[in-house]
Amino acid sequence: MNDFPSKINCPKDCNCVFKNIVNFYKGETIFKQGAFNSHIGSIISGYAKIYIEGVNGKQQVLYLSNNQDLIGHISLFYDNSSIASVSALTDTTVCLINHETIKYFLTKAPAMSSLIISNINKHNHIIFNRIISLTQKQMHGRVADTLLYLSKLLNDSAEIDLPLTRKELAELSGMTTESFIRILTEYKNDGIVVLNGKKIEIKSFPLIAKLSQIG
Amino acid sequence: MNDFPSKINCPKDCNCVFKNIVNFYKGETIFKQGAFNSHIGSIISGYAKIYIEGVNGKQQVLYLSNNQDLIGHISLFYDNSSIASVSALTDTTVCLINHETIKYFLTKAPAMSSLIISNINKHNHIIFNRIISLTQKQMHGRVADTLLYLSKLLNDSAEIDLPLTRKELAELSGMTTESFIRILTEYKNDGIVVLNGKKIEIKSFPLIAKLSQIG
DNA sequence: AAAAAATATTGATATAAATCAATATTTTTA
DNA sequence: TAAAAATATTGATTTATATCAATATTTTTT
Repeated sequence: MNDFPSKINCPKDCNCVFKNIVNFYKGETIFKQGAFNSHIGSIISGYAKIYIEGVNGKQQVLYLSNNQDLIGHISLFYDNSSIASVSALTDTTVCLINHETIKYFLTKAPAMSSLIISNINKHNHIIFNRIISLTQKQMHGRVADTLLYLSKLLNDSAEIDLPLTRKELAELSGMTTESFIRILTEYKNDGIVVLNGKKIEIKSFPLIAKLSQIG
Repeated sequence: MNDFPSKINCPKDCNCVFKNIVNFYKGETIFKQGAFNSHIGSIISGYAKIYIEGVNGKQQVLYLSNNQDLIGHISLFYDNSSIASVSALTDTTVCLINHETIKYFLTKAPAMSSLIISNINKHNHIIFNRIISLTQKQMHGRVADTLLYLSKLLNDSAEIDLPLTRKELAELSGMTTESFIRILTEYKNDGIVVLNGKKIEIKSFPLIAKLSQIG
């Protein structure tokens, strides 16, 4: 009982009693919006997308998560059903901890509350930027923002190589698949990006940044 | 030192050492996006709007807060500058508590962390609904959603009597002032609402709900 | 109470983006 | 490896919404 993890992100070799490591296959739903949920998760490996389901099932992707990020924490202490859905973009390993355990940890290690709160607020920061992009920018700016966001997620890599379909990229950008493709093709023709299947390589960060700024 | 508030929301007559009651006049900025911020607040009386500032200062109102709601907590433990702006819609009294005090409280009263987390998540729930409305619905649905949201904020009152300008209502709904007025006038002509200056009275909740649902 | 400023309203026009449709390409299944 | 299914791409058309412009009303200031 004295080997509780001091952080939420248990290392793979941690053998604490409460840890519950689960593997999800690509495409699997980890948390389902509206469904009962008694756990939060921390991503050990892989990528997940966090999205909300709206008018007749249409998805709005909010953000993506990878290593060490918390998932499913958005409904913690507020609602025992998930307020967003989370699914695995790649095969993903997650450490699940139930709400009761979290509560217990909070009494033992108050520092954990700042870990959770800062994680939620990190995501809120991302979401707020996305709201500005989605509500105040036109398609060219939104596509630029999506590319910048994905690049940043991958440690500012110029090469974006994620298993996201054009439909998902469009959902991230808040537009139809056709519109997203049109803009991306335009950027390709202008030499701003190089496309190769799902791989998108940013050739000019200054131009993409300018397009994001213009809106 | 033993009369710390057990909750963040100190009653008006509480005289704990850390409490810092501040009055804001209508229109005043309580927290400014991007500015250094070392406090969170709890609304004792009045109304505040929480908004993000985007492309050339254009505001996107996220939600409104009133009694007992936390404000400024969105950047807690993540960033020492505010990630959203908060301003007073009416004369508003706020109890301010600095981050260091919050940290101290968290060690003394771990229950406070669930208070903060649940408050953040309550707001996230509202924000997610707003994102769906803003990104997936057309103007008629968005105006309906704004009316439903405001009604709910006022304990499901049919009479919405808030000092919000048409511009602010439009910002809440993610459209231009002109568009918002056009739709609202349409709803007035159809007998769905009765308008009287800033006062909006909902005459048919079923119709408004239907309009929200259709999108 | 008059003047000035801010806010609200209505109309005409332009345009960004969705929709519909057809075809091409890639991925999965048999 | 062929067939089927899913995904991606391009084009033509429609429509929702912003923009521009003028006027009306309300609120604030003098």
